[in-house]
Amino acid sequence: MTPEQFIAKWQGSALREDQASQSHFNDLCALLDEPTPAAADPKGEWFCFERGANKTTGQRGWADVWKRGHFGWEYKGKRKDLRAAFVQLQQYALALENPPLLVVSDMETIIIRTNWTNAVSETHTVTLEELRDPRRRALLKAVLSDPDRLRPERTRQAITEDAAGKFAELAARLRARGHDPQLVAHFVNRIVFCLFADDVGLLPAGVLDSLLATTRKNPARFPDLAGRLFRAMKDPGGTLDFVEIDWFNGGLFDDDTALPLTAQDIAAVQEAARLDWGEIDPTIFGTLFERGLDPEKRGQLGAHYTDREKISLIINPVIIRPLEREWAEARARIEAIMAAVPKSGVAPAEIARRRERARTQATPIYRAFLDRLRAYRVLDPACGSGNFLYLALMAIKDIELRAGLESEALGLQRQLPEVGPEVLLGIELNAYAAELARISVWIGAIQWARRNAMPQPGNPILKPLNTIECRDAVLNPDGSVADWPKADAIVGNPPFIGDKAMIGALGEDYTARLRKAYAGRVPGAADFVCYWFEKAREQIENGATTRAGLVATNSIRGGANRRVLDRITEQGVIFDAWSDEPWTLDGAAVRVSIVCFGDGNSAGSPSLDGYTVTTIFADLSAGDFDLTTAQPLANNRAIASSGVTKKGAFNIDGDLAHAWLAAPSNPNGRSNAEVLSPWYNGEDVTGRHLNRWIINFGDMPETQATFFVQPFAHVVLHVQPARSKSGSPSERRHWWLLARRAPALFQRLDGLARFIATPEVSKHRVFVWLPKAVTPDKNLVAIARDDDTSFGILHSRFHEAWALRLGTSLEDRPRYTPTTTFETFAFPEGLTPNLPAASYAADARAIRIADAARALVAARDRWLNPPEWVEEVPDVLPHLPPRKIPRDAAAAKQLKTRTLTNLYNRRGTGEGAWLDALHADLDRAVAAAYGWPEDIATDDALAALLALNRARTG
DNA sequence: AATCCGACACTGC
DNA sequence: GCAGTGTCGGATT
Repeated sequence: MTPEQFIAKWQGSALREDQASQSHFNDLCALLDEPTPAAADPKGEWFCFERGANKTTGQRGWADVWKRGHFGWEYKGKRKDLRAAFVQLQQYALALENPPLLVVSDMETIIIRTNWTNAVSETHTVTLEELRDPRRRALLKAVLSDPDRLRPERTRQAITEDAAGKFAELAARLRARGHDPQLVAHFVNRIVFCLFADDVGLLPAGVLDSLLATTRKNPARFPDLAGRLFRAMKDPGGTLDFVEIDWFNGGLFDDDTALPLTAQDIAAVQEAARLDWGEIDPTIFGTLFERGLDPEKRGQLGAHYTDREKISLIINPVIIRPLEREWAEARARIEAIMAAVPKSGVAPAEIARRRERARTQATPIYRAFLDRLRAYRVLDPACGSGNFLYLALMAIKDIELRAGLESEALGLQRQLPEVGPEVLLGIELNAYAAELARISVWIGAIQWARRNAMPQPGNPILKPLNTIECRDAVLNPDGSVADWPKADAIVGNPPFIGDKAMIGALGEDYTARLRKAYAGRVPGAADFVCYWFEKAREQIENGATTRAGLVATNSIRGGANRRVLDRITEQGVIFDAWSDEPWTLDGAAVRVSIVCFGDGNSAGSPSLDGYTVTTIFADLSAGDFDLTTAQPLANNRAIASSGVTKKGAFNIDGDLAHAWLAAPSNPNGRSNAEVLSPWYNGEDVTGRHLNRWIINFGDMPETQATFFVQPFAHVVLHVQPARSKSGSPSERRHWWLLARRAPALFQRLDGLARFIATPEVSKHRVFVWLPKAVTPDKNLVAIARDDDTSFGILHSRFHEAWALRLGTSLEDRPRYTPTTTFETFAFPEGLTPNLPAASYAADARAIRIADAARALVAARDRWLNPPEWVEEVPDVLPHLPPRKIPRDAAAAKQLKTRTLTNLYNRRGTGEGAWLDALHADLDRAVAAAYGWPEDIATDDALAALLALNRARTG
């Protein structure tokens, strides 16, 4: 069909909609060279006319034409109301699986509205005449076959950020003029809400425009005129210059102050008013806005922006899926009742009578589900600006609508949606954030109604949302544990404040009262976020809620924080979790865990990191064995410990140290060598040794220390000033001494020529030998063993895997902790670190491991310090390790990248193959020592190690 | 007196 | 500016 033929046929046509629509659409397919529904999908499953039509009930389809993932298309007779056709499509969009394009046509004009959830909506109109234009035909062809070409570039997020930015600037200017920040926030919020209300038609057309236009010319009148508008909105029956204004209750308009604005400010508001406020995403807006208002108070505002994806990871398993399961059950019962009505074989009157009876029987099931939804409560006890609550409300309303559509399709009478913001319960400490939450939720409810072409909320437009409370969620003013309201589900992202930061952030008094209130339930060393977990667990225990889903830092998997998860898994279950997810917000360096838990009655298998598992353990792992049950072993006690803690500038450069070593002996006749030693930190192990030394007077009294002239003078100059201000009396008093001198460690090292060290935090779990003369910093874990067998066992993949699972992390870098990773690790029988190395010197297993370990260390050392580049020079004193000196500047430059981290970064690549081979050798030797197959799978080895641990701890 | 943490804190490109 | 990768002092136990 040519465009001319098409135009000629449809220009003159006077056919009514139901007679002509299918033939119009088929002609259009022919014109655009696209297959018709009948040709493309004869079964009518994904591309068809009258989708959703039910011959039994006589129900009309949700759309005249539908193509899955493409469009819903509704015809109206010529020049009938096309808006009504849109309403029809919007109301059924959910049933049509949310097509990205909604199209209406009266056979002369075709109007296409884009309907992507994350993008702003755009409208394209194509008239019959325009079909001569190939570009317009291409547009229509895209509707049929490639809707993505119509996807608008502007996302809701972009316009929201734009809008938030404009108001952040305005707020900053108002604050700079000395207005109270809280007042500014409140005022700017009101303007924001007016812009939104204006755009969605809740304010009489033109009121806001003329207010802005008038006051721009005469800014002095702004406080008075804007105040009059705010007052009119606040009161029932309010008017402004004889125009009735709807009633906006709900706290936002309690205070009608309008701050004075300059002409420039008003121009900025006018400019902001041009944005499409109907498309504002309240979840982004609330937070961006909040942050823009007073960047210094960001932390205090509490609410950290949680992106939609993360919120979905909680809301889906905690709220949506359980409700959908409930609906599926109800629907199945309705379906069974309705299906029992005969379609033929009896008299039509009898069929109608039976259908009516079935309806009467089935309707209460649908109504009961609606009642359930209306009585449903979601609690966010750290709601901030309300992102979780907003999305929860949207989800529940979608479920309500879906239930309505599906009931209607089954032949029941659909009820209008009634679920509103009252299903949301919130607790938020910051008054301003709480108010933002209330507004976000209302904006969301209004947007939802518009999007689905449902009736807007009536007067008052904003109801007070007293269910979003402004108070402390974990501690009452009298020091008791705070109460939470009963709710079906608890969700949220509570504030993260590490134990050591709590006093600084919350105050000493508050912290003490909080810890006292939760004594025995939350350890003092736990993060602030843990109190929400414990409180939610208590709610579940008391039957005040059934499910909870909260965000925490990934540290919740270990240490003192894990105690709250231990308690949760003892009584209930973790049914959905994400153990370690990156956080997308800039400026917040953290990785998070998402934990959804309940009373254990939830259906289905748990899901961990998106995979179905049998049980989720308290460390957010799963599998056949629970490594959190591993206990410290007596054999491993008092071997591994961290090094010294300086708390002061006790470090000196190697050159200075050597100068002091070369100086004549001191007035007490003793050499500086007694108080100087090379100092190694994590960096010195994973990178190049930085040749730093440390002044260590051990436990010397001050008078004795003064005799070591240069070192003491250095400490007086560089350490004393800062130390004298220390919070610790003992550190103040003994200012010339290291704060933690690790006496037990040095005692253990006595008699050894070297020891094993590994950095507490590092990308790769590497172990190195350090000479006894070296003082390790506390960021190094020093292991008091000097035999190659112990070294080899520790550097095997088995200990590495064990340490990864049993240790914690700093973001995604593993952390080695002596108690949980070393002390729990079962060495092979007979090679345990409580035995003197000499006792297994003749053991063939030990010798094999030692040989492999020596080969590994030697090859590594040659790579780190190739003899061609490095010269080894004996140090001035015999107990000191030889110094490694680059032969020239070029070598020095090359050596910079010869670090253990860089070397282990090459593992698994061709360049690192030699290292892989040496490690594989070592691993086989260690596996053999345990009596395992040499190629044992890591998981099997972990299970065996746990079994050994259990056996040795009884 | 020892351990272990960081809505991190640096360095270095 | 942002990859890349481990410091350092504090607070609990």
